[in-house]
Amino acid sequence: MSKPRITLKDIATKAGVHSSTVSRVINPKTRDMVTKKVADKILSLIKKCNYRPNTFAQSLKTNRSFTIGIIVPDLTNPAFSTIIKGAENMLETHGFSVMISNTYNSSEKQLSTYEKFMDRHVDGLIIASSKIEDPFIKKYKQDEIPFVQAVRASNDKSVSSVVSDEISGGIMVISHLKTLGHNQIAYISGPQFISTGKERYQGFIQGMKLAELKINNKLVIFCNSFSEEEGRNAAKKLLAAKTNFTAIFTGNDIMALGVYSELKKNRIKCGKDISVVGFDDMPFADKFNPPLTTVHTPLIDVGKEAARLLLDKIENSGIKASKIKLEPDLIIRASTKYKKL
Amino acid sequence: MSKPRITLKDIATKAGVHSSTVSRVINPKTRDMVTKKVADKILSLIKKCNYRPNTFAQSLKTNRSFTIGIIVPDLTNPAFSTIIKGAENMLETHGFSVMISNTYNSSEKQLSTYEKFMDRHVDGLIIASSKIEDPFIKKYKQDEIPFVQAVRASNDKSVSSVVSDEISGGIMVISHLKTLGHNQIAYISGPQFISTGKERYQGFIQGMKLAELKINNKLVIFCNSFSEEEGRNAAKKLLAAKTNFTAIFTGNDIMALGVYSELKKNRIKCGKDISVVGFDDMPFADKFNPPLTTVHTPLIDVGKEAARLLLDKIENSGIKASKIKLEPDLIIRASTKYKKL
DNA sequence: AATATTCATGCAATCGATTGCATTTATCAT
DNA sequence: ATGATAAATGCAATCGATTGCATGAATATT
Repeated sequence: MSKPRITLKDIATKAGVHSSTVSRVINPKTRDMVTKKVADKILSLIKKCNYRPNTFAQSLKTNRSFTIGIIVPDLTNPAFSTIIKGAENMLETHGFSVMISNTYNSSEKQLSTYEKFMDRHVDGLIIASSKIEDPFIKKYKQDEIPFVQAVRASNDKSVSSVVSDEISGGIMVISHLKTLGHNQIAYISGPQFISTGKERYQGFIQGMKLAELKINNKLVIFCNSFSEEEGRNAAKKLLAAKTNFTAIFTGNDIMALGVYSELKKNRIKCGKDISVVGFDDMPFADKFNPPLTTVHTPLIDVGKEAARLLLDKIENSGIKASKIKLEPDLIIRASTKYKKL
Repeated sequence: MSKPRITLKDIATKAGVHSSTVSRVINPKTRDMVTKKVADKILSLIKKCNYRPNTFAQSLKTNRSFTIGIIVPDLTNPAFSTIIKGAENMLETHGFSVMISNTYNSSEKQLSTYEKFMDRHVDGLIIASSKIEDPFIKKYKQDEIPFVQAVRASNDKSVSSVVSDEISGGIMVISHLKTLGHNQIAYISGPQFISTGKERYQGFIQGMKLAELKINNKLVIFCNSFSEEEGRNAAKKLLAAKTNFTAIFTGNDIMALGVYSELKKNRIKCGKDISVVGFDDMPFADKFNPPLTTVHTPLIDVGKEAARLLLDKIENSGIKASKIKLEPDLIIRASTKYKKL
């Protein structure tokens, strides 16, 4: 509160030059407008006095904040913190700070978060909470704010995104299950208004087709959110339907956890009586009981690439949109076993 | 980039008043200096034009950023994201934005993070990465930046902190284990330079004393970090020592996970042959195999209270330091069972 | 050596708010 | 109605940088 901050002018006075000269020395791009001798003197003074520019003044003048906003549905979900980690590392090495906000899947929260970020003049946005038809995209475009979608994309061709190849993941899973002898496979799908929900479902369909297995629609349940509870309810429905099945493929790991708990409640041994597959390979998926067979989504890389794309966009505003699709892996653990005869 | 931003002056012109009047209307504290009629007119104009103040200009003038920095060791650890969640909610309702940074337990990263936050003129800091003897505290004080420690405290009486009562947690655990018939209890301790590591160890000691059990020092292993790997190594040492024990109490849940994996490798059934107890009750602790008996640290509340304390401090800089200690709970799950006879 | 050209630096306006002080206008007492 | 007091609003400096333009010094050209 009472610290007398050192300003550009202070340094200028000490160096016997004008503040504009100091300013030019500070900015690497204009540094060579200044004589080396003078520049060195100023540089050493800056270090000696531990001068740090006032970012508000800088931002006010330049209209750049060197801040990026990251919007996730829920920070507590380790899948999203992994994305953030990947993005943060990339951004920090480029001199950007990161602001994070949760939307809790609420549109109002998404809006208020967005407005907060705009008020803070973030230079760009990484959004991991998009819907397929996303009304916010219009807004982002109107406001001409650079943004990139991560993991969850929209069906708008003109927006950049970094996602995992969900369909290929689904195909791998079904092929794996078929190898184990399963042919009655249930699917618990995530929301169809979210790209991961929809694409993963398509992956299931294509996987079944490729494996020449028939889809029984009684064995396909759609959920409204990627939550444990929805997974549990879906499993309940599946069990109640009395249609036979030997494996359950779920839209993400959290939902698989719900399935686990419902199976347990019914004394059905997961991995023995019924095989279960998740999606994401979130942290701790290998610790569950049993360890969960799942599709590994390269979340760190999703974050990293999203950051890289965004930085490109910020540097070069005319750049065309790019859609990056990363390859997932199938991670086989104890939740899938040979079909019991 | 090309959007012509609406400024105070624009609103003032439209309203036919001076910009200072508009400024006063915007600030609730000065609002009643202005006639209600004029104020209403300005307010409606602000809404109509969707005017939003330029936070840089505001901050430049007032030297307040309405931003709080949160420093955690690792965002990927869901325990820390839970703290953040608690803090964020509290702070956002008070109009503050949050910047988050990871230190990865590195002093350099801690320093650079701190400097970044200072450059951004955060109004305060919540720090979840403190050591018991923390050289950074001197810095924070010199710079006169309000800060509060969360979960991990230092032994400096003059700094505010919000922690869980680690000792009481340890006592509960030992009492529980004794009830189950265990009297040869091993302890895998977190780092002694971190308050949670040290206090939890003290809790173990006191718990043993109260339970009138003898501590066998061969059964106490100290780790250098709260990591799975360290937990695994400690378990390995314990098993190698050939000293009998029937229960292992660990410094946190992640280390317990390491113990799980080492026991499994040795075909020792955790929860049956040996009881294991963790600390924190991090998200998913109930999903582990077996579900982990652990001390529930009220992480959301730690975050919330830390935020509240910090806000107080910011409002009222003369306020005295307070140390808040929240009560933990023992959560009994399947990893602890009666001692096998 | 005189002029043209380049290079380094200084000047001053500017970004968009805030706020103490001055001034104008409204209200009140007598 | 008139001067005194209070209330509302305007003025202008300020926060700390950036940057186009002007100026002066240094170097090059012939």
